[in-house]
Amino acid sequence: MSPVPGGGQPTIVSIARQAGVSIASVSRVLNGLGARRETVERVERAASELGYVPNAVARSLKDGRTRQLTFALPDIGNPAYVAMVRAVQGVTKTAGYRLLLHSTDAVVDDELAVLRSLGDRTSDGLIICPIRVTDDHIDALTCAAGPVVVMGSLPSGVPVDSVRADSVTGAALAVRHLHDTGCRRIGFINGPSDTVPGRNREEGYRAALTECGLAYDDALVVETGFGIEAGARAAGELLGRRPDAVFCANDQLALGAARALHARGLRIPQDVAVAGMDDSVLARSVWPPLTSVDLGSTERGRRAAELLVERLDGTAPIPRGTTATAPPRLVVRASTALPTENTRST
Amino acid sequence: MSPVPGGGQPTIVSIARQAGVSIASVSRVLNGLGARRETVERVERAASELGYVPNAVARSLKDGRTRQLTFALPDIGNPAYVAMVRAVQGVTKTAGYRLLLHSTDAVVDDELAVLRSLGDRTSDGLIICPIRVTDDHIDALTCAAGPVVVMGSLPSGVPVDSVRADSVTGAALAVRHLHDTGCRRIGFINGPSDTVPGRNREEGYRAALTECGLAYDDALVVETGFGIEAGARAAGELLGRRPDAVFCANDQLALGAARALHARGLRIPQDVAVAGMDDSVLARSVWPPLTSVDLGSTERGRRAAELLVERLDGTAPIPRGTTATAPPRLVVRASTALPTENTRST
DNA sequence: CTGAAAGCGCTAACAG
DNA sequence: CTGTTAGCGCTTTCAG
Repeated sequence: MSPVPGGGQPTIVSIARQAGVSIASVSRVLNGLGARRETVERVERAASELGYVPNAVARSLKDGRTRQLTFALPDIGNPAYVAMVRAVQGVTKTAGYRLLLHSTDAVVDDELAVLRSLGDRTSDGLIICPIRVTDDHIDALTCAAGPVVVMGSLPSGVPVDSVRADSVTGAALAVRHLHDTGCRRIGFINGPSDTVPGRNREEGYRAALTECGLAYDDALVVETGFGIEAGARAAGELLGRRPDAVFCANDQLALGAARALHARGLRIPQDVAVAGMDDSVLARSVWPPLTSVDLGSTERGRRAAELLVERLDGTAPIPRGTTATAPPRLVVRASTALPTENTRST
Repeated sequence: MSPVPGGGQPTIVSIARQAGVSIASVSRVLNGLGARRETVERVERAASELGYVPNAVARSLKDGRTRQLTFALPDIGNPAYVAMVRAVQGVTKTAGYRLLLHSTDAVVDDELAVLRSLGDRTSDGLIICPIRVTDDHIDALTCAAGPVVVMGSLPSGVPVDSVRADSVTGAALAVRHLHDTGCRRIGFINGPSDTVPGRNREEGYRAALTECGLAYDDALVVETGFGIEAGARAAGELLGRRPDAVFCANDQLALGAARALHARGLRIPQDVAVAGMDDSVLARSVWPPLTSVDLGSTERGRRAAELLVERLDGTAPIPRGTTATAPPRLVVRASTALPTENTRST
């Protein structure tokens, strides 16, 4: 309540003065090291009387660690990332780290800045989801000033830990499923093709098409952003080409597409089937529930956080450049399975 | 690339050595203070050769500020808070502060911990959204170790800045609108009534009912959580009571309720009208688009951040306990206006 | 214009 | 068991 004469917050000096002991004793008591019964009491009393809170900055300077971790993600509004945040948070909290969230909006310079900022010792480690991977990223990554885990695919050979989704396989899973349920004109709404996820999903789409004996038709593919409105607009364009299904590169796009279909009086899935990716909360929440490919957001978040924490604890000698890949899983819901086929879950 | 002999990151000492000047000169050059042309060059060259990044922790210890701000919110998955984060981020970024996001999950102890953690000097200020306000909150708030802005209502007399929504009025707006469009059995899905928002929304609901000459009917009111699934379950319960409208305390609840209605083959709004609150991205994105009450999430976020930054810059002498209130605004969409009435927006 | 030195709050040797 | 002291990296007087 009443801090030191001289204003400001109480420090170990104020406590030492008030308790009539040295600052070393204060430090020891506060850190639970040995001390005489009476010393302990006096220090603790003084500390609580003064409302002492240890200065984390000073402590960090001393021992070179902040007990803070940074998680840099492209879009805090995308439920897939929210799921990751939750998972990361769970691990870091348990491990005694605070989590610093940084929304980069997928701006390359912002991502690079975050990477470089590792050097300012504000946090002990970093998890980053770069949507695009430029040479600058690789450079910044290889000479990062602290441990980094990348969420996403990296060219092989880069000595950085990463946790990746297999969205090539995932996209193929969805397209194949659409084909299985009888769709033959499968439209594709993709995010920007200069992003890693965009590229991979297109690859999966094409591969599955080939596998199913369907021709790739430019007119059935729209490249746009990753947001809901982008999905609605793209679906609008696509509908002129009479697709019997629309596969979307994520659930936000799928949500937008579904709205566009509804608005035009088309039924899902009877007139047009819709599938998304990420299996985010959106997929479960809207009507009809959306078939989606679970790319393991939660698992990847957990894994990335664990990797980072292990690296920091420095216990297990993990090889540099460890890579984990989460297997995709198709979750079929009403937006693709026809009511008469009793194959859908939840 | 090649740090100091002795390992670790380069510091001003390494630079001083490499450039053959004193650490004071290094500091001056790096901070753009005057120095001889040659000194400047040598220091800058050394710094870039060594890949120097200033240690923010040391700087913080020196000048007592971190240039970091904390935003503690109850649920990072709720789009209304996402909107706030965006707004807060915009302001803090411009003002040169980094933003530390902390998801409390509305756990009281977590909130109190955040409040107390202001004392550890990890961030220069705090914006906090307490869902419940206990006496402990008030205590912690009044003797916080740094500037705090509360998002939400506080008992009057607490000398803390706050930015609040007027959800009493907002809820009434929605209920009145439902009445205007002909609804007479208006159900209400509310969040926990021991929360401030929960209490206020109920108050608004009751007030509007009275005003419209409708009786309050216990059977038409369900109290639950604030999430999507809670909304779906609650709507399930409510439907047995044959409401002609459901007013939900937020958009997540409304989304869940809408799904439950669809699943039972009920049409929105022909069979049951649905209205939510927050006017979040969800309301615009689903089908049919949801009527919702904009409680000014974005504006409140911006305002709170501005207040905090002004307080920190210490320029304008803002009176302690400044309170701003964002006016609610009804946004009518297809989930309540009947197609024949051409009154809806977007 | 530049260097030496103090000090931010804390922890950890090292002596007593 | 306790006190003195050095030092984490940086900024900022204060002398030169």
